[in-house]
Amino acid sequence: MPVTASSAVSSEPRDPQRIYSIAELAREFAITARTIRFYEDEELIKPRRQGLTRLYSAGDRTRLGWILRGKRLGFSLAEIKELLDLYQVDRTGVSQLRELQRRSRLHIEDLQRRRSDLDAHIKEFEDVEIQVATELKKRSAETGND
Amino acid sequence: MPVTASSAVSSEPRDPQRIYSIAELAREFAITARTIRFYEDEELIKPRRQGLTRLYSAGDRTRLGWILRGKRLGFSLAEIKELLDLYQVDRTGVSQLRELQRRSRLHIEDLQRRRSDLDAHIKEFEDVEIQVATELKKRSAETGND
DNA sequence: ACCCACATTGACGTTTACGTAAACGTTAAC
DNA sequence: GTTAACGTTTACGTAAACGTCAATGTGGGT
Repeated sequence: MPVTASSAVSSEPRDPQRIYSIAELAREFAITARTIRFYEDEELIKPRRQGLTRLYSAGDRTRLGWILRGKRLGFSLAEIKELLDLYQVDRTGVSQLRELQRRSRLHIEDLQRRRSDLDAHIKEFEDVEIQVATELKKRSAETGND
Repeated sequence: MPVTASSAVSSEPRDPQRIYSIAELAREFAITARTIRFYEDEELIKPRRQGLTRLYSAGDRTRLGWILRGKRLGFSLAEIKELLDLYQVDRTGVSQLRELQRRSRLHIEDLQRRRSDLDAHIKEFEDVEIQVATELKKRSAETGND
């Protein structure tokens, strides 16, 4: 996982009417068109079509950003699809609302566990930084005194 | 990714002399022996041997926990190996210390980016929770008034 | 002596997430 | 009119991370 990144929901004067070509989105998110088409095969995005050519809306773009953020967090495409579908769910029935609430809670718990893992990881590397810095100071002091 | 988990560095009266069988570690971390052997093939752990049988030390166990936490954070085994090697590096030379410091910083930055992603994700799902809760209250009020 | 649980090393199979190439159709530039 | 830049589908290839046999060995209980 290269660290190229690109904050998922970023920049640009957010024109909700704009449409994007596949190459445009690919450039912006630093992925290939193949990847975007693959996500469509997997039913993660469904752009409009003009003949065969795909046309992406601002919503599609946001959705794609969300997908990629999910990936950066280590979720599989199958999991991301599930989560995206959570949003799309028919919110009319009470039982469906309750289900959405339940799933949402479960997912938040999962995310919080990840956060603990992440914090622990960060802490460890910050310790390394401190120890190395200390050690380097000692060395430079010694060298200075020689 | 099932949410079974098991906090990587957990429980148990931490006897540093204890040795573990492969099946024991597999049970504790809820993975298969195959997985542990695979990690050895990939040079992520190097247990002692008694004849052919692998014997895992407390250190090996901790290391394994660390590996799995890395996986939960979405790192590839190759990346995890790199990070583990960071710890193992010969810390004698000043240039090596500087390199360790540099890599450490880069990695921390990566981790912090992940944290931003994670926080954004959590926030969104918390919003969903709130909206659903609000909607449910409205419904129950309406139903109550009918 | 036999079974059972556990260990080992190959080696091939599988899933995920794309890469890559072939073969083709528009539209615009030169 | 052909080259270039963009789009399409179909299809085979691949790297990562194991799963799943098969064949074999080993120590313990009955």
